Amino acid sequence: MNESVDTLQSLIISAHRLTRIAAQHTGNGTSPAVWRTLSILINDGPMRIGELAAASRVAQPTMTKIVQNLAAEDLIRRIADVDDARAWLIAITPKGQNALNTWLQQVAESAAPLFSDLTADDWAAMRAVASILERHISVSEVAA
Amino acid sequence: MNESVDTLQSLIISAHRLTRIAAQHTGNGTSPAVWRTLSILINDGPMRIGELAAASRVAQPTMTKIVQNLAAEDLIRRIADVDDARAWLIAITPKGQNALNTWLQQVAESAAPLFSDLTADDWAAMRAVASILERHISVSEVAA
DNA sequence: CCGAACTATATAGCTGCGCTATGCAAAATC
DNA sequence: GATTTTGCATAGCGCAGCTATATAGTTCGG
Repeated sequence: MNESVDTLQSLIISAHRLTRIAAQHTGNGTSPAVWRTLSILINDGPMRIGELAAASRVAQPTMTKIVQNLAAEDLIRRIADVDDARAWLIAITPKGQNALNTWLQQVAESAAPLFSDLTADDWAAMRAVASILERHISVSEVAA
Repeated sequence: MNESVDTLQSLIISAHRLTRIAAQHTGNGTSPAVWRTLSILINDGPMRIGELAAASRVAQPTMTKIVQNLAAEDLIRRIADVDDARAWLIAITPKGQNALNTWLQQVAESAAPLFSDLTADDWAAMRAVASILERHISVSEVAA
């Protein structure tokens, strides 16, 4: 079972290197926390700041600040929560969806040359693993 | 080929979420740049600060600072370069190897419960992908 | 060999992330 | 309806990582 440990380690380190390669290649230094947050909003729909902080795995005040910055750029919008006057629902805007897509596109394009020699089987394995990870790290799973 | 783009995006986002889960779970907030650096030193042996900065994909002054911090904790040591008095070779110490291993172990252990239901086939796919990524994002590959 | 250009690292100073501690206002509880 | 609890905001700190620049060693033309 130690192979699992090595595998996870390797996956994580490689992914972080990919991120840095893309960040340098595109000159886009947007923080991972920002696009993690946008991606959560797309996948799981509008939610409160507190939920968003837990889902994106940052402290609540950190998420407050992220949301403020995103709102200033119209990438998200705040919707009053009719049930609780203290709370807001945070929703991604079309502009926000574009911003995330553009960023992800840049990452993938920066990485693409490194993977030009992958076979169809390789890509199939990559897709399978991406799917496994998504299922097991989704917001609902991790809530436990 | 757009599937490749989606796949890479998904892998990267999942990996970053795993990292945050581990950081919160263990309370170990060590910067990704630090263990990326240590992992490069283990895989590729001693190298200069400039090379290390390029390999870890940070600016040179950033690496200077990282190396200073790591040296203060005896996780790396500086070796004078006999060929060039301006340069140093940076080598990881046994203590540094332990530190990296401990950190990676914590990450994997934090993640393990999420993956307890994976089949042997799933793990085989994970290993295959980890291997693919390592081969394509190694320091020598990326030098281009 | 001597000075100019180049190179390897270090320093200075900035911006912004993410944290803890705390404040404040709305719910919930009794 | 006063107390406790909850959800978010603010304050303020520490540090990562950046650009610009300084410093010291190397290389190369003459």
